Amino acid sequence: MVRGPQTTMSDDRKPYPFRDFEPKWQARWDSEKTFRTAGPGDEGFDPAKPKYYVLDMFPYPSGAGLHVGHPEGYTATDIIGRYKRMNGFNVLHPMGYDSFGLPAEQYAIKTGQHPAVTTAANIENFRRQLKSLGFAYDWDREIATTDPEYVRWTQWIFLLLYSSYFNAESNRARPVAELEAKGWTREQIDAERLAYVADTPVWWSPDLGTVLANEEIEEWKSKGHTVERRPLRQWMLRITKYAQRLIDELDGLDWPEGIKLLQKNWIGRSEGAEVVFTVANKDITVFTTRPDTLFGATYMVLAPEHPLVAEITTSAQQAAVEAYRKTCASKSDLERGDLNKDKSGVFTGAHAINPVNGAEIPVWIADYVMMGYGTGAIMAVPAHDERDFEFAQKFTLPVIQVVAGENVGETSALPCCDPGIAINSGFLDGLATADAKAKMIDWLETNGKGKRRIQYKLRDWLFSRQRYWGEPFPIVWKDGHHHAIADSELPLLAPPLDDYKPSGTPDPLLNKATEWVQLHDGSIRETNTMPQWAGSCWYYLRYCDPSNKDRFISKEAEQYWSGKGASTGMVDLYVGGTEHAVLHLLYARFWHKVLFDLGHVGTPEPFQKLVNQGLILGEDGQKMSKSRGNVVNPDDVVREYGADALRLYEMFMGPLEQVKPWQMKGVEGVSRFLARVWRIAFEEKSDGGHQVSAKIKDIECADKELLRVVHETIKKTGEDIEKLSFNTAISQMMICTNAFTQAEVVPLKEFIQFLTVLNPFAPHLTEEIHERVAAVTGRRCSPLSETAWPTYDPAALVRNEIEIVVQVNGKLRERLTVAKDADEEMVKSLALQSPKVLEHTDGKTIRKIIFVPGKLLNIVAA
RNA sequence: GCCGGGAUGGCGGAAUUGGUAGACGCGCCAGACUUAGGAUCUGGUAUCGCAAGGUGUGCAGGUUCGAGUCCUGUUCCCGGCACCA
Repeated sequence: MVRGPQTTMSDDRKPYPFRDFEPKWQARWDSEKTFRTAGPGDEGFDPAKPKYYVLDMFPYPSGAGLHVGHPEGYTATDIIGRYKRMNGFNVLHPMGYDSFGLPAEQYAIKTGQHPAVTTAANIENFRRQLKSLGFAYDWDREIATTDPEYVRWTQWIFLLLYSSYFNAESNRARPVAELEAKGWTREQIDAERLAYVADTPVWWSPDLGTVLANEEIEEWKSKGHTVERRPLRQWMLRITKYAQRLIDELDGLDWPEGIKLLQKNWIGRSEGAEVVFTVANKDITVFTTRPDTLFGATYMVLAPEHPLVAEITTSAQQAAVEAYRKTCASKSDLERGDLNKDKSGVFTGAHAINPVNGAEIPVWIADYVMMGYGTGAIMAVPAHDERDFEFAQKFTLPVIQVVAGENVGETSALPCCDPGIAINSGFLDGLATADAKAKMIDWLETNGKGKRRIQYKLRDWLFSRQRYWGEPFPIVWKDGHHHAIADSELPLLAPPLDDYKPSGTPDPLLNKATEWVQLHDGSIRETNTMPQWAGSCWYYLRYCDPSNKDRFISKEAEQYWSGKGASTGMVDLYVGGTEHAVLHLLYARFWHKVLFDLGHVGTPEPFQKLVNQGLILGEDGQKMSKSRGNVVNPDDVVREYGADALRLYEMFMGPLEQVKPWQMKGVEGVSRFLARVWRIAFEEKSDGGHQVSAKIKDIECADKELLRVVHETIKKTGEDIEKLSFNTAISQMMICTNAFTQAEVVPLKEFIQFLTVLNPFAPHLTEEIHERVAAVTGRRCSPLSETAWPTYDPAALVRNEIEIVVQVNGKLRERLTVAKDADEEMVKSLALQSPKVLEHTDGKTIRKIIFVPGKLLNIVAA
C-alpha cells in the first residue's frame, strides 16, 4: 500500500521547506559545475592529488524511468564520492546511459517512432530524475552508448578485436599483422581472429527476430519470448581464449566471493583427457574427467548432432537413428534440458574399440550428450556416473565397477562417483583415483590414444544480432570475404527504416535498407548489429576522457585514472546489481584484457572493487512489479519527502548488499530526523518564516558530553562510510542530533562539523542550513561541498568514568561506575563489596576472576 | 541435485579480536504543550513475573570463566547453476 490521501503531507505540513531549497541547490551545482572533475589536460587539474574512481552501473533508460533500486546504489556511490572529495581526492564519479537495446525498438514497432527519438526522451527523463536527487556527478562527462561519437569508438574497438588474434605462447592478444608478416593465408588468419564469422547452432528467437547469446537466453525466456536452436552464420568473439585468465585474474580483485564463484562456475574449468576410440576404422574422440575409469566404459554415446553419426550408423538402425535425430532437433531447449531429464537414446548399430583393453562396446546416440561441450561424444562408465547409470538401467547395458571404496573389495552402492582405489583396471589396479588418472593419461599419450585436456564450459561469445537498434558492424563483404572499413569511415550509423518489424526470418533488419547495404564498388555491408553489451564493455574508459576526438581514451587520462599501480583494476569502486555477474562483468573483463594485451590500457582488470546492492522489495515483501502494484516511484517520494529524505532512507534501510523491503513509514522516520536537524538550526517565526535559533552560539563547547558525541560521530561516520556501512553511520548521526536537540546551547563550530559529516548523505539540507547560519553569525562561508572532512580529537572521545559489568559465573549481576583507568584490584574490591554480587557468591568458593579492562569482571564461583 | 548467502523483538535492523543481546529508526503505550494533533517535546517498550528472579539470537549438541559470534549435526528461506561427461 502506498500512502492514502489521508496521510498525504500537504504543503504547509511538510516538516522542513525542502521544496524551497532542494531545487535551488541543484540548480547551483549545475550552473556552477560544482562537481566537475578536472582530469589530465583539463583546466585546474592537479596531478599531485590522489584519484578515486567510483562508478555506478549505468542505467538502461527505459520509458518507465528510475525505480527505487537505482538510487540505492547511486546514493551509496554519491556518499563515497563526496566523502573522498572532502578528503582531498580527485574523484571521478560519472553517469551515462546504456541506450541501445530491444525495448526502444519494440516501441518503434508499435508506434513507428524512430528509436533515437524515444531514447532521447527517455534519457532526458532519467537525467531530470537523477538531478532531482542531487547526485554529485560530473555532468560534463555524461555519455550515451547511442551517441555517434561513442558508437565510433565502440566500432573502433570491435575492429581492434577483428584485427587481433590470441597468441597461445605469450598467452595474450596480438595484431594479426604479425601473422600476415609470417605469410599466413587469409583463411588461416580469419580462423584466428578474436572477432570471427562462424556457422554454429545458435539461439534464435523468432518473435524477437534475433539470435541471443548463451548468457542472455534465460532473461528473455523469462519474459515470455521463445528461443530455438538454429544453425546460422554469425559473428563470434573468441572469449574462450581468455577462459583461464578470466579465472586466474579474479584473485587480485576485491569482489564478493559469491560473484567470483559464479564467474568461475560459468567459465567451468574441468581437467581431464581426450580418449580416442575406433569405430568402423574411424577415430572418435571423447572427453572425460575420469580417465581412470576407462576400463569401466561399457558403451559410448554421441550427441545426436555429432557429424559422424550418419557415417557409422548401420543400415538396420538407420531409420531409428534418423527418427531420433529429428525428434531431438525439434525439441525446444526446455523439453530437452530443463523439464525432461528422463534418458532417451537409440543404438547406432556400430561398435567402438576401447583403446585400453580392446573391448568392443556399443555406440549409442542420446540427447543427454551435448554437441557443444567437449567433443560431443562420451565414454559411458555407468558404475561411476549417475547419468550413464540411469541410461544403462533403462537400456539394460552392462555395468562394470572399476573403483572401490578405501578398502578394496568392499562393494559400495553404484553408481559411486567418489574417488577410491582402482579395481578391474589392469595396470591401474590398486592406485588411488588421482594417481590412476595421471597414469592413464601417461599411457594414452605414450600410445597415441589420447592426451591431457582442459575443458571449459564457456563458449565463444555470439556477438551479432539481427535487430536495428545497435551498432552496425564496421565490416563490408566482397567476393565472399569480410573486410574492415577504414577508421575514417567511423562511426558507421544505421540508416532510418520505415518499418522496424522483424521479418520472422533470421535476415537482419538492416537488409531492408538496400541503398545503404549496396556500395558502389560492388561490396555489400554487413547488416548484423552488435548486442547491447558492446557499449557497456568499455564505458568506464570513456568517462575518463569523454570528448576525445582522436582516441577512445587518451594515454594520459588512462594512466591517471588507472592509478599508480597499486591495484589490478582501474575503477576503485563499482556498485551495481548481481544480475550482471556473468554477463556484463565477464564481457567487460574480456574486452579490457584485450585492450591491455594490445597496450591500450595499463591495468589487466577494469573493476578493482565490486559491491552488489541488494534488491529493494515492495512493502509486501515481494519483488516490485507493475502487476503486483507494489512499485514505488522515486519521483513521488521526492515530491512528498524530498530528495535528502529519499537518499537517507535508502541508506538507512539496512546493509547496502542486503535484500530489504520498502517501508514508507521508514521514509517518514528519516524525514523527521532531517526536520530535527533543521529545528536545531532554526526556530519558526510567527509569519511562518525561519530564523536562526538563539541556542546557536559561536562559543567554545563547554558541554563535555556533547563534545564527546560530536567527535564520536565524526569518527564513526567516517569509518562507516569507508566500510559502506551507511545505516550505522546514519544511526550515529541520529544520536548526535538527539544530543544537540537536548543541549541548552548549540556550539556553532561543532554544529558545522556535524553538518559537514551529514553533508554527503543529505547535501541539500546541510548546505542550506550552513549557508543561512553562517550568514547570520558572520562567519566566512564556503559551501560544505568545498569543506574538508573534519578531524576528530581523540582526547574529546575519552570518558572519565566508565561502566564495568560484573558477572558471576557469566551472568550479569552488577554494574559499577569507575574511573576510566581503574585497575583490576580496584574493580575487584568494589565488586566483592557489592551486595548483589555477594548474594550470588554466598556460600561458594571463588575459583577464578577474569578481568577485561574497561569492560567487565567475571567471578567464577562454585 | 550442486554451489553460494541468510535466519536476532510486533517491523527494518545494531552488536570490535568470543566480553552488558536488541544501538538507531518504525510501530505501540503514557505524559507535556495545545482550541486541536495526524505537528513537536519527554519518558517507556524482548519475554514470563507484583517483585526478587527466570528465559531468550531457527533447532539439537559441543568448546569456553563467558557464545548471536567458534565447532559438529539439522531444519527452513532467498539467490545462482543445473544431463557440462
